[in-house]
Amino acid sequence: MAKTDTKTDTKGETARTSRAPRRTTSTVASRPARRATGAKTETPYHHGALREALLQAAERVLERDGLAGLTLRAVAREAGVSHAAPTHHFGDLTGLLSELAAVGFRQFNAAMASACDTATTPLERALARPKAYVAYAQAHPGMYGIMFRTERLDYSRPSLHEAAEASFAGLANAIGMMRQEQISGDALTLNQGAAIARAWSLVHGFTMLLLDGRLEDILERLPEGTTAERLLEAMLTAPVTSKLPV
Amino acid sequence: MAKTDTKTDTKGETARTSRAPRRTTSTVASRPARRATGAKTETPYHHGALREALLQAAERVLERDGLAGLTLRAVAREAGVSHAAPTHHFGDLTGLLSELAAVGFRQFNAAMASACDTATTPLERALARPKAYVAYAQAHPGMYGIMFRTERLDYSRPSLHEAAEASFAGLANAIGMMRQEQISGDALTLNQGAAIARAWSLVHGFTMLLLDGRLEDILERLPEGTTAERLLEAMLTAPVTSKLPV
DNA sequence: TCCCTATCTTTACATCGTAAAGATCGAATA
DNA sequence: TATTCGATCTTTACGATGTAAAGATAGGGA
Repeated sequence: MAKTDTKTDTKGETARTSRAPRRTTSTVASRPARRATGAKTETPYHHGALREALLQAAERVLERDGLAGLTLRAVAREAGVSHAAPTHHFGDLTGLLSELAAVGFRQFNAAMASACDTATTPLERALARPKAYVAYAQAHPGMYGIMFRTERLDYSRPSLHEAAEASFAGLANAIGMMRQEQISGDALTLNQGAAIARAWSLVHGFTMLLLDGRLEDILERLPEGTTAERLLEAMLTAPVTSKLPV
Repeated sequence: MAKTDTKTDTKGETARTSRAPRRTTSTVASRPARRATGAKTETPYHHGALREALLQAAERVLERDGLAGLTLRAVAREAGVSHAAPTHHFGDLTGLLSELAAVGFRQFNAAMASACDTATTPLERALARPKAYVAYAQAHPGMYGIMFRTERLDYSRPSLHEAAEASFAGLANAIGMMRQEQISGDALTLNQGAAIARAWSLVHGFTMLLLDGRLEDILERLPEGTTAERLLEAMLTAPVTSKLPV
C-alpha cells in the first residue's frame, strides 16, 4: 500500500519568488494536523482565492518550465496545494489550459490595442498591430503556444470564447479601417474574407515559423544583424514583384 | 508484485486492417513459449523489418486516433510487439516522432512536386504548390501536426534534416522562379528573404488556422458554399487594396 | 447550536515514457 | 558442426501524470 504518490514535493525549489506559504512537509507520511486553528496569517486554511492563485502559478510554471512542464500537478505544487486542488476549480487539464489561454488572449489584445494607440502616422498605425502581435509571441512564447497551438482547448468556455472573439474582432476591424470600408459582423465578400485571412495567416504563420526556429535559415542568410522584426517589416512592406503576393 | 502492467492489450481492436499476426494472448500471465519453432509463417520471431512496420503502425495510429493517441505503447500494440520494442529502434518518443516526421516531409514534398508537374499555365503553376501544400495538410492533419507543430522533434537526425531541408529548398526555388531571379544558397537580400518569408508564412499560417478551425468564422460568413480552397485562392490572387499586402 | 455546502486533501488507479535485465535467434567463427 | 556473440525483442520495474472517489475542514445560514 501507499507505494505511489508519497513524495509529493521534494523539488520545485528553483526560483521561488514570494507567494506560496511553503508548508515544509518533507518528512514522510500522514500529516493529519494541517494547522491547529486559523492564526498568524499563514497557510490560509481554505485559501480564499485559490482559483486566481492557480492561474498565476500556471503562468509562472509556463514561463519557467515551458509547455512540457505545465501539468496540473506542477501547478498545484507551485501554488502550494494538493495535486487534486486544481481539478476542483477547472474540472480537468483542458479547463485549466482554457482559462489560462483566456488570460493570454486578454493580455494579447491589450498589448495590440496599446500599440495601436501610440502610433501616429498611417504606416506606423498599420504596422503597429502586427509588430505587437509578434512581439507578444516572442515575449510570451509559452502563452502563445497555449493560445494557438494547443488542441486541448475548450472554446465553449465563455471566458475563452469571448477573449478569442475580441481578438478576431480587433483584426477584422483593423483590416476594415485599412481598406476604408465597413466590415459587417455577419456577411463578408470573398475579397474581404481573403483580406482578413491574408493578414491573419501572414502574421500568424510568421510567428509560428519564428517561434519554431524555422526562420533561422533565412535570418542568418540576410545582411548581418537583421532582426526578426526587421524581416517582418520587410515582409509587410517590400514591393510585390509578381502577380501573387510573394 | 506484478501490480502494474500485466494487462498489455485487451483493446486496440478497433478498425484492425490486415497486418500484425495477432498473438491472441489475452489469457493472463506468463507466456513463456512464444512459439515452438519458426514454422507456418506466423509470428515472425525477430520480425525482420520491425522498424518499417513500426513507422507504418505509427502512421495508422496517428490517422485513427490523432496526435493524442500516438504513444510509444500504442504504436507497439498496433504493430503487435512489446511496448518496449520501439525504444530499441528509435531511442525514445522524440526519435519515433522525428522519423515519422521525415516520412511525412517526403510525402509532402512528393505531393507538391507532383502538383507542380501537372500544371500548365503560369498562374496554375504558381497556385499549384500552395494548393498542394494545404491539400496535404487537410488530407493528413495528424502528419502535418507532427511535422510543424511538435516541439518534440530532433532535427539533428539526418533523415529529418534532409527531408525538411528539401522542403525549404523547393519553396525557395519556387519563389526564385516566380521572381525570375536566381536565389543563391548562401546569401539573400532583404527583399528576397521577405518574399520567401511572406510566401511561407502566408501558406503555413493559413494551414494552421484552417486545421485549428479558426477560419470557420470567416468561411461561414462568406457566400454560400465557399470552400477553404477557394478562400486560399482568393487570398493569393485577390487585388491588394492598400499599401500593405492585406 | 447544528447541519449543509463548497473547498481542499488523501487515496487509488490506469496509462505513459524510460531504464535495465533477461530471453531469443541469426550469423560468424572455431 | 558446435559454440559464441551481438542484435533484436520481452519482462519487469519505477516515477510521473490525469482523473475519480472518498474523507477532512471550515464558513454560513437554519
